[in-house]
Amino acid sequence: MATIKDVAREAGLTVTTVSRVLNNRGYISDNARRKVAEAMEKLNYQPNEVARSLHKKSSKTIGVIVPHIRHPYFAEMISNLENAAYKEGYRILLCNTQSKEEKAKAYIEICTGNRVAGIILFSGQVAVETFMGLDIPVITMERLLDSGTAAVECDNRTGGALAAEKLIAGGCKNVILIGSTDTKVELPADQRSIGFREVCDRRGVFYVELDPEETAYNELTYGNMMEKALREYPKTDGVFASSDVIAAQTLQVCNRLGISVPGQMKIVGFDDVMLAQLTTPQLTTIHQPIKEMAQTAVRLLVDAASGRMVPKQTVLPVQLIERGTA
Amino acid sequence: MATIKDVAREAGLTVTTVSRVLNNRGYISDNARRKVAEAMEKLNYQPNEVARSLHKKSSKTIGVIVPHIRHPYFAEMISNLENAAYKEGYRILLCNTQSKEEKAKAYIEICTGNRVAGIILFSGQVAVETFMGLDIPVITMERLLDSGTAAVECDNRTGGALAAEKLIAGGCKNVILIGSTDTKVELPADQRSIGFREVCDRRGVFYVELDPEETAYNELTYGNMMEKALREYPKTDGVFASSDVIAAQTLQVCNRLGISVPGQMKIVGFDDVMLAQLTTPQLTTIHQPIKEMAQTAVRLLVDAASGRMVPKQTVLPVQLIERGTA
DNA sequence: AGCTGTATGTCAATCGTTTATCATACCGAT
DNA sequence: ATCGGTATGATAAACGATTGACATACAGCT
Repeated sequence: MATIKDVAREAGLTVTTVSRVLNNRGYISDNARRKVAEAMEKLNYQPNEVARSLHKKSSKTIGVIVPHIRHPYFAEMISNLENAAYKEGYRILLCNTQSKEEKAKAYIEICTGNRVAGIILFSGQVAVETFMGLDIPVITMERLLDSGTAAVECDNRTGGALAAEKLIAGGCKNVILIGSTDTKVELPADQRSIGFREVCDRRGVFYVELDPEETAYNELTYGNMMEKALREYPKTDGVFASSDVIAAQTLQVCNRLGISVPGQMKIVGFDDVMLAQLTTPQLTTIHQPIKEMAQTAVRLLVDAASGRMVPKQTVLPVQLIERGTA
Repeated sequence: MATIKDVAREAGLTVTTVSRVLNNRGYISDNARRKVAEAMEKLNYQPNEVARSLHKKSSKTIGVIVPHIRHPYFAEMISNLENAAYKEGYRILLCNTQSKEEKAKAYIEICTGNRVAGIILFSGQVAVETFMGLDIPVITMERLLDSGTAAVECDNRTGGALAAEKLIAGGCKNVILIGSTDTKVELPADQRSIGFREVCDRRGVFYVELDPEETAYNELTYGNMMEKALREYPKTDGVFASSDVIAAQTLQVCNRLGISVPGQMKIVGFDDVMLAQLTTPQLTTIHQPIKEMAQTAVRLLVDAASGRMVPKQTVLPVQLIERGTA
């Protein structure tokens, strides 16, 4: 691999001048620019980003820590994060924790060891202490962290309320609320339940809550859980699932049990990922502004990394998407 | 951030000795180990991986280039790649091309600029020339590349044949083959069509082929395409979709048009991702050994990066998964 | 002639780690 | 007394780029 010295020699200039061309600073003649460009072309030169990062003490890399890449919500989110980061000239170091705290910790060390510009952190597998000493920006998504630089979330509470209202408007009297109420850490997503419960309480609608293990995601076991619950509460006529994946599995269970949707049972999901449009009927769900959340997170990170002040919390609006299940 | 010098000072040793402890080479006393450990702990020291990479001229990073993270197949694949890489002590630099050649090229430069240990490349958006000068291993997935280090794919041809046989066994006489026959580059996935056609020809079954644009993925437009095709070929009684996403949309179209599945229409998908289990009925599909493909790719990359010889092509078996659509 | 702006060169430090080369020193065994 | 193994130190080069401080040189302008 050619170095800047090789380019300088080839171009008949010094490294200083070549560096000036590369970084576009100081006085440079068109002639010098041309010669450098030619030399780069000829030698197939590419600046060594590693050396750059070492000197700058920071790399143009963002560590993105998620519990599951396979979950459509995170897949969609990562896709949007990548897009936003790419436009800002940043790269993504992918950190998949599989909801394991020890893996999350390891990845945080990897991020700092690699001098990432900052971290975008999803979900609550990591204890607060882990972030205490970090001197890089940490943008939390759907998680409040005192030591975090900034938090981005959607209006979960309103989302829960909208779901409840939709179910109730459809005539539901006995509903199930199935979500991932992570007991370890308090998450903004818990607000979904709160918003939902408030409306139910006010309207006098009976509800039960199911709390699947967070790890359940791997094994598509929401269905079994749901089936058991429907047997236990046979009068159930509505379900609010805190993700579309859970909603889709609920829909399946209904089909299996011969319960018509939305006739006998109404279902509202959350997230509005692609999956919501691939079930039959398509899922009525609460739309999270994933793209905007991703863009916001990246912008906050870049701003914070540049030393600018950033808002501590950003809440983006949700929206009820009416499709076929409620 | 503390450096190795700080650790040396704190431990009352020299950087040489500390480095020896860190890299476990040469003679080191237990006492030295202990003192270094204490100093590291006290200073919260973490080796600067950037400096390490610069010196070693290679980072423990794998560039993974995919066309779409949001597509469940890639999401699943990346998840498995991450797992395999993590176990080998490697990290993932995520490169999402959105099927744009110019973005793919840019990411290849980013990968080389960052001195990744190697690249795992999916799909055919990149011209062959781009890889000519690369002096790092390039593992291609579902793509043959002369200049590539090694190729990993599944037995696409058998997959296509299995799908055809399943449809024909179910009594189909007029089938549609919908796939992403990328005309730009010849892909192993094209073998699916070939295997499928062979069986149909032999059994005297009529088939038509639909070639959606690769970019169609973004917009969930397979459905429209399918609907049009079903109007044009009303006698169609079977569909082989080259991905589960397409199969799911086909299923939806059938529901919309009041065509019963698998009664009037049989559908076989490809990939066997989570989505295949979330439709109603669940998709009959060809299972790709995603986990094994991912593990193979990482192992090949690590081996090649270590200078070991690796097989040029690895083909892994597929399997027909019988569920509810055929 | 002197000034200013433009353009490039020279030199060297710096980022943090690895590693090679010697040198030193102690311990126990021969 | 010498030798080999163990343990550590001192020093410095190398990885590749950036950058600051200065020097030099030529152009055009006053």
